[in-house]
Amino acid sequence: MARAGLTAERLTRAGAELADEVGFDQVTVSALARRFDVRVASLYSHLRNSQDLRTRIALLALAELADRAAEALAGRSGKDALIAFAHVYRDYAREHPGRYAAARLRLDPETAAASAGVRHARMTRAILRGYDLPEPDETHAVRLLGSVFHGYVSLELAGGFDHSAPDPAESWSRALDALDALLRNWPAP
Amino acid sequence: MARAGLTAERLTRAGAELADEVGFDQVTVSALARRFDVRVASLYSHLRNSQDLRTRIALLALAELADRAAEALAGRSGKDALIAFAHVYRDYAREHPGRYAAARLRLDPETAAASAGVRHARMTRAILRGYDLPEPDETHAVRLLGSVFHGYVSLELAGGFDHSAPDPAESWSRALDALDALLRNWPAP
DNA sequence: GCAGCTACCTAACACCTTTAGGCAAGCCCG
DNA sequence: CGGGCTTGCCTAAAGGTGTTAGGTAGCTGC
Repeated sequence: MARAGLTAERLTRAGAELADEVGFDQVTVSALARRFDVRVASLYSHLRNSQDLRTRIALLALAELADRAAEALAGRSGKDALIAFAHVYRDYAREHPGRYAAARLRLDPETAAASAGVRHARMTRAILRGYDLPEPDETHAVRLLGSVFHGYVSLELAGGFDHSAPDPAESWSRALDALDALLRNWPAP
Repeated sequence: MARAGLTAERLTRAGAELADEVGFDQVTVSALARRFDVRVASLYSHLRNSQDLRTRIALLALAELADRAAEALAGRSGKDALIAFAHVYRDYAREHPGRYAAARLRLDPETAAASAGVRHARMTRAILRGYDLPEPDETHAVRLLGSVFHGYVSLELAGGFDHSAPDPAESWSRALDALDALLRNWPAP
């Protein structure tokens, strides 16, 4: 009986691939076991339970996304940074819809605090520093940016823009122009 | 053996309540049967399957939300209309998180076309008419508004703003001010 | 008051999750 | 090089959900 060489890491990566192929909520311990040609119970030496699997995939996705974003931000500022950052989100979600859905999983506070989510927050603030907003407006703007990014990507992925012209890529680009203009002329309370 | 008086409507309404209590993805045919103190199989005379149940809840939520929005829009225009519309979304999502999640369910094209989703789209366009954008900018703006509304509400509901000041209600209000300012000074391509 | 419809039932099967306990593969040491 | 130990993967079993097939009893209408 040859050993399959399972580890939590390999399972997590395979789970992420599975998520991209069939959707995050179709990721199941059983499907993962099938993929490794192994009995279901065998995975429970490496994963506490199926929620644990989902959390690991979420953390993987958050980290990948933060890595890409950090790379895109390097050497950029102002509108350049804003647009590069935004494209990372949209491109990642389109390339890896399952992982992107995983990244939206609600994590318990300690897990979230230890996740790459905090890097995302820091990067968003870094971009806004180029626009020179006073606190607490910067926080309001952080939330607005996060909303637009997540909202747009999630509506597009859900097929919300499917049967209407124009190309979603164009609306995306115009939305980013608009956000840039808005941040440069941020209205007083 | 007394009859329970099941109908698709009653099941859908109870399913919506269940969704608000335990989360939309915990809505299960079994849980619904327990709630009516009836065997699971009995529901299959009224619902095709569990996907059918979820779809019905989604359609109910979309209709309720559209009704509320229509009421809020009556007699308003411009920034007033924008703000009233936005508050309907956020309030509904906070009152009925399960229903709101249901409203985000991906529907097949025919179902979507027959749903209250088209009323939402028409109302969004009606609000924008107050800002006098040329096509295709109006479409870009429709998508941006939808993204902000859905994105903000969904981040807030997911707990994204939980452990940071200031009050999410204030950021929401400032985001709407910002959107209004943006629409009044919509940047040329 | 009976016939028929149909609302709800039992039974059965398939699939997913999770735990308990067993066997043997492969490493570690003498 | 061989025996012991760890542990990776197994079988077995129990509980939950989804779904279908076919039966029985309550309500409706004549």
